Amino acid sequence: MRAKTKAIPAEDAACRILAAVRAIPKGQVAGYGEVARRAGLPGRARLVARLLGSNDDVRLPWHRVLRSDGRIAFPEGSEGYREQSARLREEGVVVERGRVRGLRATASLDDQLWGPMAG
DNA sequence: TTTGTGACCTAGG
DNA sequence: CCCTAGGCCACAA
Repeated sequence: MRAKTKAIPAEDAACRILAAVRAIPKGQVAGYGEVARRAGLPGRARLVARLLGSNDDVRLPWHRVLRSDGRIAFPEGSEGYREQSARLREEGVVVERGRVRGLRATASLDDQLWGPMAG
């Protein structure tokens, strides 16, 4: 067996991830890694990102998925960035400086010092 | 085959 | 806030 042990077939993984994304309630958000965990695929945030990128389902609420620190994953000013911000605001989510508040509480001492004011 | 890339993450400094 | 290090992995060169 030269192949590595792939616990979960790609097809199932994709299915679970999409389900996890669809399960995010309107007006709420989740990080890529968090979605992966909910899908039973811890550590596979990149797969989530890749799936959203290649997704073609218009009903999929991809805009509710952010980076773990609450920031939008697209480069600032890009089309995806604006699109996602707009969609989130339409659901009542507060997006400011490309980031959603309240996703991750400041953890490290360093982060507390460099909090919202210092930026 | 190896290397580089990317809508990423966590733990640290 | 800025960085580095290591993990993750499908995909294209």
